[in-house]
Amino acid sequence: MSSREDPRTIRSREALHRAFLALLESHALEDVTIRQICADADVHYTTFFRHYPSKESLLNAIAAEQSAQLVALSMPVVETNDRHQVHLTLCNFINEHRQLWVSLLTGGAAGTIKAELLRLCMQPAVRRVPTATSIPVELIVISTVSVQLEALAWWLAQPADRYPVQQFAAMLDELVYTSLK
Amino acid sequence: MSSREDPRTIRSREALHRAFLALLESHALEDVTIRQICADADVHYTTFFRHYPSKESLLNAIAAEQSAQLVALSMPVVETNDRHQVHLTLCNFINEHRQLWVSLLTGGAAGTIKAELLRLCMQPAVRRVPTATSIPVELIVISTVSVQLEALAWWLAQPADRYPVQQFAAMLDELVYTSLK
DNA sequence: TTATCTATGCTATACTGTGTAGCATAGATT
DNA sequence: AATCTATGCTACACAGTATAGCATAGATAA
Repeated sequence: MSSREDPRTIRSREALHRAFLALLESHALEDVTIRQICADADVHYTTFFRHYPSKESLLNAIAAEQSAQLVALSMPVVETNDRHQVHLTLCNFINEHRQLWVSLLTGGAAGTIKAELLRLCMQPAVRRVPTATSIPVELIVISTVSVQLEALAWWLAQPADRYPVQQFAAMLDELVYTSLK
Repeated sequence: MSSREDPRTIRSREALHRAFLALLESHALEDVTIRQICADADVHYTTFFRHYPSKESLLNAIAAEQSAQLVALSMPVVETNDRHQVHLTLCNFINEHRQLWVSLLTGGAAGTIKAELLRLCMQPAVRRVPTATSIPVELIVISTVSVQLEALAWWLAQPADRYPVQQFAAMLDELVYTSLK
């Protein structure tokens, strides 16, 4: 027996991922058809359903993958309690995968990303956030993640060299000041 | 000649609005079909297209209508510079049309509502917001509106009597503290 | 009331996208 | 070389969108 996946499977999935993300750069999620993804990926239409039951399922796979990477990178920095470093780490990661995150945050996948990040952040946050305010932790997490994602989406919509990473990270510091106290 | 609209036209549109909002209370936007809206509204399928070219167009009409009402109600209060009163006004209005706004904010119409509110708030905000920070006004408006809508959506998802209007408005005060300074 | 206008109802039709079934084949594993 | 399996291919069923043409019921104005 072998635990490695069949190279053909890997090839098909990667082709679908690439084609889907490329399409999301210029089309809204609901306008991207499975047929088009398959055509661009040079993978047969019926093969798509052998990997994913729907378009959303493919999107969720991509979003979960990227969210997990982002959270894994941020959590150790969060432990240092240095919010500026957290935002710097965050923004650098996003900036280094700019095209991908433009697709994820402005191409119609924003809702999926937000849901996944909320899921990943909720448990650690409940442990960490002190109950200094009367606001439920859940609401604080939702607000914080939402502002960060909205701001990131705005940033990515600006010309690439308009606001350097350092400068935008500082804006994030100010925007989420209250929430994280 | 008569400037009033044909009663049959009004009747059809109102029936479509009602049916659509009712469906959004229990179904995601993409799962609500034009056929179903028409069936529930007791309006013929083809008649739908005589009023709206698409489902999104109907949603936009409803969202624009409600957003305009909300902004018209809030703006005078904003002029008083009393943020707590603004949030109180906001929350009371939403609470009085609870079912409708549950549909609009949690039923898949949230994106449309946000876009419409941003459009309505951007110009007045550019006039009002002092440039005390290095953050572009546009980003401040986006962040503020987003947090408010996210928080409202969260509030509406809680049991109706869990957080009274007063209490939740106070949470909003705290959540947007920095943004509005 | 009568005549006119028009919004709606109804049927038929074209088109597009989703999703499945069955079989042949090319590529991977052993 | 023999076996396994992921993919390609064809065909088909189904659902939702959208338009065209005609008949009719309801609204407006004389």
